[in-house]
Amino acid sequence: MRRTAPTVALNIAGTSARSAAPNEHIHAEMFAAILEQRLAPGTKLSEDTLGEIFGVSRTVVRAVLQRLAHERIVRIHPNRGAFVAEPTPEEAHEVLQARHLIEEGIIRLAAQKRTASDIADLRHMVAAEQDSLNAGDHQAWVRQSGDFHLKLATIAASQTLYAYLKELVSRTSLIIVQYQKGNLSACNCDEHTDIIDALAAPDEERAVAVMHVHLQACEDKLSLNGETPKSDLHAIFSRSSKNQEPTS
Amino acid sequence: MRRTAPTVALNIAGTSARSAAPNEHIHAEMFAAILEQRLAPGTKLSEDTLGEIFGVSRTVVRAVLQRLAHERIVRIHPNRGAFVAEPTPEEAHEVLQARHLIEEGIIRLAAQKRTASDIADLRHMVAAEQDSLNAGDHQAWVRQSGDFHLKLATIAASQTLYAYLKELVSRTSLIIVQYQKGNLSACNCDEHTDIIDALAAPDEERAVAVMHVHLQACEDKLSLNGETPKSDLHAIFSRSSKNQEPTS
DNA sequence: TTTATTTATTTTGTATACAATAATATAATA
DNA sequence: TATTATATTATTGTATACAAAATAAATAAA
Repeated sequence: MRRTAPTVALNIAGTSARSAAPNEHIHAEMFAAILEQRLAPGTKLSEDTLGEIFGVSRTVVRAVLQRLAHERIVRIHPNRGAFVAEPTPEEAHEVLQARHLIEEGIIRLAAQKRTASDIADLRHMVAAEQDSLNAGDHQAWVRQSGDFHLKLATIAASQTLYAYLKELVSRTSLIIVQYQKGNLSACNCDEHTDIIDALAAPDEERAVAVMHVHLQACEDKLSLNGETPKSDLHAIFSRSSKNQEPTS
Repeated sequence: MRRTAPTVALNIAGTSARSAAPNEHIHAEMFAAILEQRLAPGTKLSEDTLGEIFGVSRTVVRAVLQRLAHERIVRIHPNRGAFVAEPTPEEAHEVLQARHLIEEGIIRLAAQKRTASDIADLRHMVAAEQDSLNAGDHQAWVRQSGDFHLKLATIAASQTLYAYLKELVSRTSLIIVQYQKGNLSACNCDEHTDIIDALAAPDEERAVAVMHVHLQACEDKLSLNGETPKSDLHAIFSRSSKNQEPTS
């Protein structure tokens, strides 16, 4: 295993929709690959390699990488290339802090604007989450858990807040990969149900309180204190293991 | 005046810092040009023309335009090009709503973390604002007014919230261009002073309240109700005036 | 064996060339 | 004259080519 880069499968979606918007497709594919942990934090994203994988030139790969960099899940070092982001503990704290703020606003709006069918949708989503959890499909569950929070932003009816939350949810996924304690799953379906119940009432203040508890519970399941529990080994052996970003 | 595009001066910063990071420089230049209203909303941003102006190829211009699009002050229509964004009244409302939310969080953090020198810095900034206002330098004042809000984000010490607020402040500038009522200046130095006084106490709740009043005052000076007061003329005469985006 | 220096290779940054799409102008028809 | 159809021009989208930088390898010195 010499040459690194994403030898990891990237699920090139068959023969479908190629002529439409190639960069859109490639972005979605890489986005999913990073969030589903098929591309680990620190992995180098070579333009040439990605171009070969997706059958396009470096031009379009570069554009996608720059977009992912703006979304903060990829980091570009000038003249050195793009890498899957490795959020620091400080950054992790900031992201959770921002989520507390933005999701409080979102849930207040959602409590005011939610319809009966919104509540039904949310309950269906939690049921699906529970199914994935029971089936042991961790990948699906992570995605669905994020989608639950984004659904609240949709109900709140602000594209601006939706965009910010989407970014924060993505970054949270990356943070969980790096900092989760042992096998503690980072979210909890019961808390999602509590949120729905509060929205259904509607009890805005309780919804806000439950959301804060929920986010705090997520943060408590991370070990942001001392060293990074997972990357430490990688950092120590960075000489021999080459898909780590070089020590700057 | 037939061929449009930015014949408007773009202040190509002399001979300085060229070799360093050309795209960074070009981004800053275009960013400033849009926010200082030298490039009006709806103006088409031709890749070729910008490349000639800045002495680079379309490659680097495209990257800058994509970045500006992600920052929401430029809009890219596939196969048709990039245009200075024209925020809708709904978008304007969303941006102000998001600012209420994010700046409440920022000012709470700032009230907790501010030092004596932060307060001094803020007072200097407001004095400079007042100077620009007295001197009738509207451009400088708009920039300084935005910088005041961003300074609060710096004091709050969250890069994440800073980035979001920077985007929101930029978009607000664009919104003010499109929707300001007559000659009402959109911000007020006195309110900035009130905010500093509350921070200096520190009285977190009062700071929050004053911030909300301040942002509401900004929104009240816009006419987001009926039609867009300024672009209407442009829209009506879009046939003859060519730097408007075509009616889709 | 380890370290420093030089050379070679790989990879990114940018410019250019060509293809595809949209906008414009011209011609034809009602 | 107004409107539709066609041809032309201009502009974006993508691939490729070359230059600059960084990494890796190889050689030389301590």
